[in-house]
Amino acid sequence: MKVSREKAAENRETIVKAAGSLFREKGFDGIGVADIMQAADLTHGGFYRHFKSKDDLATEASKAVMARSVVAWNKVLEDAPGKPLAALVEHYLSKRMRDDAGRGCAFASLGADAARQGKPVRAAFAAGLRPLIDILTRLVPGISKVARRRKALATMAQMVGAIVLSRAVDDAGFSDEILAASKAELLRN
Amino acid sequence: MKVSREKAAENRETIVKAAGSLFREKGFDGIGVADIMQAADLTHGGFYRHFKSKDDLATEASKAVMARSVVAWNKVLEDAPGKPLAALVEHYLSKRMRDDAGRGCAFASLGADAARQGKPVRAAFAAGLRPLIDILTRLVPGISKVARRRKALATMAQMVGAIVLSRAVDDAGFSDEILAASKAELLRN
DNA sequence: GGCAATAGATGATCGTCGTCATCTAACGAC
DNA sequence: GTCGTTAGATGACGACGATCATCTATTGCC
Repeated sequence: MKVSREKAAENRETIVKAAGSLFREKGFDGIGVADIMQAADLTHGGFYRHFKSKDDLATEASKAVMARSVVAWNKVLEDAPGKPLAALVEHYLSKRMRDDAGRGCAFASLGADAARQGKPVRAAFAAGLRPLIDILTRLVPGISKVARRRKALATMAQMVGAIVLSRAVDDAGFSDEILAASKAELLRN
Repeated sequence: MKVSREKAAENRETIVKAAGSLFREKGFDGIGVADIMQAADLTHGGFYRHFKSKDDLATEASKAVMARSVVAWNKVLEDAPGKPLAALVEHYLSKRMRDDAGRGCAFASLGADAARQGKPVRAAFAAGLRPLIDILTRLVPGISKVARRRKALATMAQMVGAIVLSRAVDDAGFSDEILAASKAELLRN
């Protein structure tokens, strides 16, 4: 059954959103088109009216997730005007983030997956990373812009790695320790 | 055709080794049992004489890869007695490592995948991470053992994250910059 | 030398995958 | 109000996934 133009656009957005969550939870290869469509309350056949392939959706969903990350980061900064970097680190390395990959950072949950994808997805990841680095560059201490950007990149890497490691291990105490260690080191200066 | 006991053990090892490379290259979900067996010059049917499931192989292969990481790290340290931490960081964050996931660190290529696997795989990752952290704890500067361990965990996180990010982006210059930034920050103290 | 044990090959099963041709009915322009 | 357009549903396709029953031939023990 056909639906209105608006409803169709809304449906498309629902698909992208469901895909964003499911991809982050299960990986690009861990979830199929049919399940994504079902999560969006649609049938799998209609998928190809919206996207020309699963790869296409992966690209689209990655872009959307990372755009929402920028918004989320800015919101964290707004809500904590005191110590912005500390607030961001606390937010990123929280147990909530670690335990809910479906809502967390795409780089932590899909970074390794992205490396195995085609150029469009990796281009989306590069484009999505830049604004986050820009935000960090503004927050991080350092004398020159160059030094701050370097520190921003290293900070981002450390946060992503900490989440990856904390999720990979089955020992809850160890996992907590990994998060706490990176948090402490990042806030030490 | 049956083969000798030794040959069988050797075959098993070949399977584990092939799986170690292929899993790191393509992810746990990105490669099938048949292809792994083919890479080991065997047919897919014989697989279940050696492993009770693909998950079982994933666990086994993860353990093997991480055990070999410890050996590789110790070799790097032996070969560069001058500045051990610098040598290790240079080795880990080299372009060779970034570009050859099949031979690189399991945490960078499979860390996110491991998070989606069952307990056995995640237990293997936890057990495999500990000795690497122990090595770093010895190398890293710091007053107390506690402070050094914290720094070791943060260092490992940063290295893993840097490789993940550098692989996720399609822009070669950006990728190089990520590696260089983490290298510089890690060696600054 | 004979025989039970077993490593590996063959081939099938059954589920799931991405993709698409076809159908339908509501939409929206005239 | 009519009709061409099109969003979504239905159902099928062929490929590929993990797993396993069965067959085979060699091995290693007596």
